Amino acid sequence: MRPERTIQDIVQEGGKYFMPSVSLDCVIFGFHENELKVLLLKMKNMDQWALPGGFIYKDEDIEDAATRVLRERTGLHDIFLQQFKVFGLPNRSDKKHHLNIMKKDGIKVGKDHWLIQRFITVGFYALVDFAVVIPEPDMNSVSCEWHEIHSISELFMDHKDILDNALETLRLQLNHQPIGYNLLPQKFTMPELQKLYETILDKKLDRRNFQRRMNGFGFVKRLKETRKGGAHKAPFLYNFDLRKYKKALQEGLQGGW
Amino acid sequence: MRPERTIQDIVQEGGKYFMPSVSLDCVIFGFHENELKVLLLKMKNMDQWALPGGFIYKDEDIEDAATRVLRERTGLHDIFLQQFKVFGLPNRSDKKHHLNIMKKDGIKVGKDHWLIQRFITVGFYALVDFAVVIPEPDMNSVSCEWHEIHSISELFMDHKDILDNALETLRLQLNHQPIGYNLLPQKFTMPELQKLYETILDKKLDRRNFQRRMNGFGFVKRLKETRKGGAHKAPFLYNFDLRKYKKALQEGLQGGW
DNA sequence: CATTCATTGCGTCTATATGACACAATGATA
DNA sequence: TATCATTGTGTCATATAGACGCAATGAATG
Repeated sequence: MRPERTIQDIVQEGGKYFMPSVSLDCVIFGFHENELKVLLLKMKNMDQWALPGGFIYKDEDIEDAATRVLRERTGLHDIFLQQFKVFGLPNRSDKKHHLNIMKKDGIKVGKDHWLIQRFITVGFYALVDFAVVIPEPDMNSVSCEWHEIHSISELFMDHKDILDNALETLRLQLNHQPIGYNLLPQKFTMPELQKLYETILDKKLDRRNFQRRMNGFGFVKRLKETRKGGAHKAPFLYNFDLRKYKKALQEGLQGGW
Repeated sequence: MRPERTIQDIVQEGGKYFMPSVSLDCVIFGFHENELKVLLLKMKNMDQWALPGGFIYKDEDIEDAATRVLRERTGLHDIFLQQFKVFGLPNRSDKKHHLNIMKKDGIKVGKDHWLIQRFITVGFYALVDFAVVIPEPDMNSVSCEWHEIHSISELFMDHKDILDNALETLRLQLNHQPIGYNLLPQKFTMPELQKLYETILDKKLDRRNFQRRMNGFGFVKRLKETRKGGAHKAPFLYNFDLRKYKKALQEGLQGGW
């Protein structure tokens, strides 16, 4: 367990215990009300939103650092996460920007301060069950909220680029990673699963063919319950047979969408 | 253009112009005599082989740094390369090892020297036309040679892990990246293309179905020439219709292998 | 120069998968 | 009780994948 740090401690002493020049950022996906969402932070003193991120302790594995950040923002301990790209353009961070932020916090930093060096960032995407997340802002932000994926037009620094890349990765890995399993609650309906696929693929799918195909894969199990309360016919609930699901994903699901 | 550096200059002054704690390594694939090969460096004073790698200048884009390393090892200027993973375990570099190497070179370094800090490395894979590469060792190596992919059992540090990951990435991206185009010479035969696929997939494919399918994609064009000189029937030569190839790859080639 | 032989090019057949669509059943609402 | 959007199941034509047959080719052989 890593100690809690104040913002002052990190700014002044972080250079001693964090790796220099390397950060990480997380695109945390959730699925709610048939929409794909991303967890974003509203930054202090600014009218901008940013991806949750953090630094890596000098003796800490990068994946562990991502896990730590995810735990701090969501309250969850076991999260599916996947590194997907390094963002390393030399001018990706706005140094003046960072200096201003620190000035506003009343912190003075020199020109060779560790925080205003060039940083590269390792992009992770994470898949969580929306319902069990308790969003928690970090020390640089005033709020932590879900945003519908298609309503996000601009983010801090290059975070929009990171987000777009994460979504593209999700699309490419749909047949190889347990994306449905990690984004949906344990019990879900076929229309929900379909909507998830449609959102990620950004494409309409035929309801009946989708269902036939999903059942054909053999890793979703229909329960005896239905989801009552909707305005129309109550759809059956399903859950994943995790063993079969993972086995199928190892080979990669056959066929395109 | 970056200046040429001596090993002494890099060890003693590198901390001033290279990013700290970040390196890159390249898995350079080539295809020759129906075998998939990787370009490796034989390290000085050691009985070990390593991937070509390097550091990143403080004002240099990571992809540019990889391009630079690739140019230095192969003599090529336009190389297809793709970042695929960051390797960041805290203990991945063997510090004693590095100290010993420098000792042998007669270079003394302190405990907080930039080169013996923890390093994370960005893995790139590159695809080149075997025939036009002129392998060139770097300052830490005595030779630079092609190795058949399946004959490599052990490499320096975690480089075998990096190699395995690159090959796995190649497999996953076979339907999305111009892998055939970049690994084969301009003119190639259908059996050659098939062998390339079989090597990457590590799986036998039916000759006749492979050919039918490839032709069906519509991005290979059969020439009027044949490859004479083989012991048997001379197969036709083909080349890629790059426009159609890239268009097909954008959607991803349909179907599995 | 005719024969041999592994390889290549082209084609066939069948089982299966895919895409488009019809229709009845359901369950809340009016 | 009728309405209506939605869900569950099935059908049909077509496309595709996998398995395999066979003739053509071109170097090697004697």
